[in-house]
Order: sequence, then structure tokens, then C-alpha cells
Amino acid sequence: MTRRDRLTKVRAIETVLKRDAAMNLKELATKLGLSPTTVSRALNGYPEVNEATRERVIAAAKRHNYHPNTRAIRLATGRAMAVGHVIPIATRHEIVNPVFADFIAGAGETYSRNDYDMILSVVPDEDEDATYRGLKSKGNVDGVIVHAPRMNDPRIALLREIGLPFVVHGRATGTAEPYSWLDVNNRRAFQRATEFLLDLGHSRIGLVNGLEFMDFAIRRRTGYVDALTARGITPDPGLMFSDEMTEVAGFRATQAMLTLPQPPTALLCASMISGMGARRAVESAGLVVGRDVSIIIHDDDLSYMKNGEDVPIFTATRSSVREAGRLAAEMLLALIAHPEDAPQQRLLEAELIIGQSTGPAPKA
Amino acid sequence: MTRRDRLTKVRAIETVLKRDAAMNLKELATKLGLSPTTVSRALNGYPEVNEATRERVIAAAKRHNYHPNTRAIRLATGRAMAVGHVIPIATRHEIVNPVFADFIAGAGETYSRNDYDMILSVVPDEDEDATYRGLKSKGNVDGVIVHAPRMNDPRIALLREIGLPFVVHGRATGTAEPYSWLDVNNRRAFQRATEFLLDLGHSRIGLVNGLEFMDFAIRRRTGYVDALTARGITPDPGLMFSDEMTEVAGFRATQAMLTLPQPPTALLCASMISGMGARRAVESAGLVVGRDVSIIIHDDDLSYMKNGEDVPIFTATRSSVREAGRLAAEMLLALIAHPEDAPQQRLLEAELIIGQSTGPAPKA
DNA sequence: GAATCGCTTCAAACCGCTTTGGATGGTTCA
DNA sequence: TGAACCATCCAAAGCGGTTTGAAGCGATTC
Repeated sequence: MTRRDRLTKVRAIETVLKRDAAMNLKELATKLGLSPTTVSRALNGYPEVNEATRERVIAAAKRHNYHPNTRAIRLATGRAMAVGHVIPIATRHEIVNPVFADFIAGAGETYSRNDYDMILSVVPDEDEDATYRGLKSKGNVDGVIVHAPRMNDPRIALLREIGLPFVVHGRATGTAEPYSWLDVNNRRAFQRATEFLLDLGHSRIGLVNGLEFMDFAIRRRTGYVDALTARGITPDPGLMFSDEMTEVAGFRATQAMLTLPQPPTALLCASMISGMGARRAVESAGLVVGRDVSIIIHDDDLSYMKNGEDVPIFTATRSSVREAGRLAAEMLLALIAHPEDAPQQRLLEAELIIGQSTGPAPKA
Repeated sequence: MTRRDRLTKVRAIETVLKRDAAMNLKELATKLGLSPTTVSRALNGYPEVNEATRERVIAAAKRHNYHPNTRAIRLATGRAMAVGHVIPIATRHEIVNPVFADFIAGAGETYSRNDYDMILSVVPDEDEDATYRGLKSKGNVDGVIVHAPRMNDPRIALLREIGLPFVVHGRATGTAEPYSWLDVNNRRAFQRATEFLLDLGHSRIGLVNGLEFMDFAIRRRTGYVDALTARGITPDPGLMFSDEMTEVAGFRATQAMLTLPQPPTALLCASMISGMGARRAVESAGLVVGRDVSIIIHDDDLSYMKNGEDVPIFTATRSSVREAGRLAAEMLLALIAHPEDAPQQRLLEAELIIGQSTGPAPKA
């Protein structure tokens, strides 16, 4: 079979497939004895169409199960009606994490309500730039959400340069120009948590932080350090750990601290998962959480990883990442609708909830 | 400002925005002194174009940073170049789970490599049907992946009816017609795990299963029951729990079993997370995992929830859900390319890896 | 009674690409 | 020498909507 034959065959198949294609605007217009123009306007709520006609059109559209072809709309309007989320993969697997799933779920709810598509691009680290450029120049999306910003994050300059609207989930310290972001007040959250522990009489407090090239991790450390300093305690570098927020990392950091000559009596953990690792380390050292060692975690309120139900397992700084997703998506859609507006910012406060993992400092 | 004025203004703004619009095929063709036809063919590798010309075109495309507009390609070819993943939300939050994130990451890698978009629809349970119908009739996707199948899953009949290619991640017991799926051999995995425990001398073995309207959960229970029965042990309903795969649920089920007159000496847990709940219950009962109570989990090999690194924390049946995502996506793309082909199936085997959480049954 | 106006409607252009169905000119072969 | 045949290239017709610019027409105004 020659190439030409094959093409011919492919086209024949495609023709067959199109036989059960959906009804389109032209057909519907013909059935109604109207022009496509009028039908289009009737369905899109334009004022220059008789109300009686509009109702007739809407009824017919429903009756014939007419759904305008998205691809045609997109070409005609020049809008993608889609938002992108780029997820770099491989070396840093920090991003494919449970937090991300819940954020996506929240954002997705907003998109669904507004008839936007959410498109996820999973790409190797080194293709990230090219991906953003492609998304823009090929016209696949109208805007993007930037995840997991780092210090001086280069993506912000890039996106501004190529003119793709964006909202950052988190902040990127070191960026000069204003940009739109939505963040949790991580500094304040960890500051309050630390103060809470200090109030309970703890003075050796360990920090099991996330990777500190991530912006939120830096802010958390700042809050922790500030609270200690304010009470006249010099932060001890031997009590500050920074690693991925995994169970194993939490375990190791805690284990290391517990073997110190002066082990901590309380811990701040960056996530529920690292908190579970910390708990394992505490318990396998024969100690009891909440009595010998107090633990406070940051709780992103993930739907499948609830910190208890009625009674929280861990005392925690809590902020729903899913709600953050919903809000960030709303900000982005607003930005897409009014690109000329000034960048918006939104800072969410975490609440401090008391669970079973904290108690007064043990008498020395 | 009248409506017309406003429209005029909007258009003016749009015109301004288009000034920095990307170069298009026609412009590129003009610059080259060729017709759009030839340029298109040159770039798409069609044979009816002189090689010298092709090279010239490719060079010019690169030089002028030409990227064909995806929206136009989609309209012209009638293909969406996109795959959908529908995630029902709200009542059953089972799906927004960590497994899902890793599966998506795997599938996304495949899509990226093949220049397909992945679109995620997060919709309320009751809109799921309408979402699939809309995806098809509005032409947003060329196919979908079906997640978390249940017994007699109605989505399969629906998708076949509307003629949207699909691959199921898992299987849906009770479906008569053949369909494409990719699954882990959950029955065999749990059977082997149970046999392993039996070999270690355990005879009271508890099951902390996922929700048993999910197909995989049923299969796991079958494997567990079969292994027991084969050794002449009658499965005890008091040792079989079924709930969401959360930490808290794992904790509760385990706690309940440990207070029985004859508590189990070993547990099978449906996930890493429920296994952690189980471990918490064991330890808070003053027992030691791997000595007093053995635990085997199913490990989906999630990137952010590693079951240890060198040495596994838990003995586990392991199967990478990310790899499953990659493979399922490949199956779907093949199906889209050859819709006339027979449905494909693929059954992956889990490996049994030995960790620190199992040991011989304690002497009674 | 003519000019004007608002309300409806429509034909045609357009979005940016693919694909069809030639056209052109040079080769090959009888 | 002329017909058949390639290898290349192009004009134009889609794809299925939206949007422009204009037209028809009864009602209002002067």
C-alpha cells in the first residue's frame, strides 16, 4: 500500500466516523429557518435578537442536543478557555505531592463552574521554560498557575516576558516587580505555633522543615526563629532540619535530634507526613508523644489525610490547601478577564488547632 | 457607555493585544515566497515537497519562532489532541487521593511525549455523566481514562454508548462486553501476602481493606480469603474491616481488632497510609510492630511517600502506580490512533518486598 | 409624507490551519 | 516526437463557530 493509498484509506475511515458527528450550528440554523448568525447570538445571549426567537432557538438547541464545538469557538474567539498547571517532574519530586492533588481539586472546581478546562503539563525540569513558551505561543491556555515558588523564581520573569497571565501559589522572595499571588501566612503560623510551645514551658524546640529553597519553608523558619528570639532564646542550628517532607525524612531528623545530649522536648513539623515520621521516631525511642515530646505540624487539611476527625491527632497550624486552590483559580480567571488590572495579592491566615500531640514541657 | 461602545472598546483592546500575536502560517509562507500549503506540508513531513525547500522552511520556522496555533490545528483536523480525566468530587473523596496524583503524573509524562494535552475535570458526583457527554459532544477530548472503577460501573456502558475511546485503570466486575483496562493483580498480591504471613506461623490475620464497592478492594479480599481457605482456615468476619484508606480509619480498625479476645498477630493493610494508622494503634497499645504484630501493606510506590529507601519500613506488595499511569496513557493513545482495534488488557504483577514490619508469629 | 429610528435579521468575512484537486514544467519511454 | 509520468507547488475549499457591516421593515417624528 503506497502512502497515498494509506492516506486515502484513513480519510475514508474518518468520513465514516464523521457520520455520527454532533449537530452543528449550520444544521440547527437550517432546521430553524434562521441564519447561523442569529442562532449564535440567540444562544449567546446577545440583545439584538427577538425574545420569542431566542426561546425558539434555545428550545430547538435542547431538543436536538446541540453543543457548540469547543474547538471552533476557541479558534473564532481567539481564547483558549483553558488554564495550565505545569508540573516539573524527575529530579525534584517535591511537587508531585499530596498537597498538589488537593490544590488541583480546589482549582478544578472553580474551572468547572466557569467552563474552563484545566490542563496539566507534566514535564521534565529542564523543559519547563519551553513548556510555558509553547503554552503561550501555541495558544493552548489563557493563563497559568505557578506552583511551589522558590527564591528569585525565574518563572515569574519568564511569564511576564511572554505575556501569559499567571497567579502564584505562594510567594517568590526576591522578585522586584509586583505580581499576583495567593499565600498562607507561613511565617505567622510558625511563629504562633512556636509561641504556643514556649507558653507550655518548652525551650528546646526542634524544627523539621521542608526544603529551604522553597519559599514557604524559609518563611516558616523565619517565624520560628523570630518567636524564639523574641523570648530571648538563641536558635540552635542543631535543632533545625530541612529536607523533603516525607515520612522517612521526618523520622531521620527526629531520630537525630533525640540522640543529642540535650534533646528537644517539642518539634515543629512541616507537614502531616513528616509529623508521622517524627512520631515514629519518638515512639521507637520509647517516648510518648504529647508527654515526653510535643509535636505541632502544619496541616494542609487534605481530604484523604485528615488530622483526626472530631479530635485532631496532632496540634496543628491548619489552612485548607483545597480552598487555596479554589481562590487562586478565581484570581486567575479574574486576571484573564481583565488583564489590564493591577496584580492582586491574597494572604490567608492559618488557624492554630489544639490536638493530642502537645502538652506541658516535662520537668527536667 | 452603551453595550455597543463597550464592545468596540473591547475589540480595540483585543486588537492591541494581537499586535504581539505569534507569527502564523500565512506570514511565514509570504516571507518564504511559498504558499501556505507547501509550508504546512514541509513542516508536517509530507513527501510531496522538495527536500531543499523543506529545509529552507524548517530553518525559517525556527528563525521566526513559528509555532502552529493549536486551536486551528484542532479545528482543521477534527482531533482534540487531548485526553480527559474526570474526577468526581464531594461525597466520595476517595478519588482525590495520593494514588491519583501519582497516576496522573505518570500519564502526564506519556501525554507530554506525544504532544497531547491532559485535561482534568473536577466535577460534582452527580455531574459525572453530563461531563463525559459534554467532553464528547463539544469535542474537547479524543479519549478518557476511567478512574477507580466500581462493580458494574455505569461509566463503561455510557462511554461505549457515546463512542468515546477509554481505558479503565482497574477493572469493573460485572461488565459483560470487553473493554480496555490496565490493572494490578490485586487478588494475587494479597493472596501471596497472606501466604507469606501464614508461612511465618500467623493464623489470626486481620484485613484493613479499602471501601469494598471499589473493585480492587473486592479482589484483594478475595485473594486474602482464598489464601486462608486453602490452608484450612475459616476467614473470621471479625477480622475483616473495610473503610476509606485514611490514617484514622486504619487506626480505628486496628484498635478494634486489638481489643478482641483473640487479637490478630498480623495485619494486611490496603495502603501505606492506613498502615501508618495501624502502626499507631499497635504502638499505642504498647505492642511492637514486627514482633507482636506483623503488618503488610500494599505500596503504590508513591514518589512522596516512599516506603523507606534502602530498607523498607513495611513489608509490602509493591506496584508503581506511576508506571501504571504511563502505560494506561500509552494504551489510550494507541486506542485513539486505531479505534477499530479490539480492546486491550494489561495485568501487572505486584512484587512482594520484605521490610521490617513482619516477623514470625509470637509464641502463644 | 418623507426622513429617521430601533428592532431584527442576514450574508460574508474571518480565525489559522489542513486537505483536495489541479497546474506546471521537466523526464522518460516508445 | 508525443504521450505518459513524475516531482513540486499552489489556489481554494473546508473545519464550525463569531463578528462585521448592512439591510429590511414597521413605528415614530416633524
